[in-house]
Amino acid sequence: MTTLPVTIDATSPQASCCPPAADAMVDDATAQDLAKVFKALGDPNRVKLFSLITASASGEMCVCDLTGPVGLSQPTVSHHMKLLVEAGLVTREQRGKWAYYQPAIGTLANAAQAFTA
Amino acid sequence: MTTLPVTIDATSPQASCCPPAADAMVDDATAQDLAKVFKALGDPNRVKLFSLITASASGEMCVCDLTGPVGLSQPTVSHHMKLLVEAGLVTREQRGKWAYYQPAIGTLANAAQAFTA
DNA sequence: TCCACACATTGACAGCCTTCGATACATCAA
DNA sequence: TTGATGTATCGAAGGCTGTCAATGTGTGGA
Repeated sequence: MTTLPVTIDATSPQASCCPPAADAMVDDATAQDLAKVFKALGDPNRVKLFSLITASASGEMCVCDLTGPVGLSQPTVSHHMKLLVEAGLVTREQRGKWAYYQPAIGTLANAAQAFTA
Repeated sequence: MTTLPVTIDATSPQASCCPPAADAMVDDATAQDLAKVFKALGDPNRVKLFSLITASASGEMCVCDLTGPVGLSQPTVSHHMKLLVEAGLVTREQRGKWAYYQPAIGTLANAAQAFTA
């Protein structure tokens, strides 16, 4: 599925109730990109993880400091962090044995502003 | 809603790799509220629906004008709109036969600012 | 009253997501 | 090299999600 290319596609089956409504809708690619960002924060545990990192005094955190507060296993936290990285909400930096995660706050702000622009 | 996240849960089981990291993490209820908002926009089709409504010239749209652009069946669109309403991203107003949806932009902005505050 | 229309709900199915234990990989110390 | 430690990956179980056809509900017109 997911065929609709872009096309505003003003094919209202029955144009009866509202004005033509030639609205601007985000295209498929944009919708998927935005959904990816929001989906990454669509899980309470990932919200906690992201808040931990953004509120970190040092500006970065490693996995070993994240498993405790959220109460999840290390593989699960690693999985969640991967999703946050893929969404562009955090960046990963390997330093020795540890993997440090830093917030990329602009990503969320930009995504949210996609609707108000 | 959106009570500023200020629950300090500094339960680091093993403080070995990083400084104590007395971070502020959002509490459970806040995390669930935020996740609910972001989860509602975690689907490409709901992103499209939300963008259609926010970009609407009249400031509101009915279901019959939404099914066409997203290419989904009427029950599916109705289902997605219900989720957006429950997340507080749009409001529903029944006027005669039609149900009009209006954007509540502040909800998304507030949710996004929960991390930068 | 009856019918047509706009929308919501239900039931069902396929696919995805969250989570864990087990395991593999990478780095550092001895 | 060997062992210990921090992370990532794999495989599986259970639950949740998106989608539709069919049906129900409420409104307005004839």
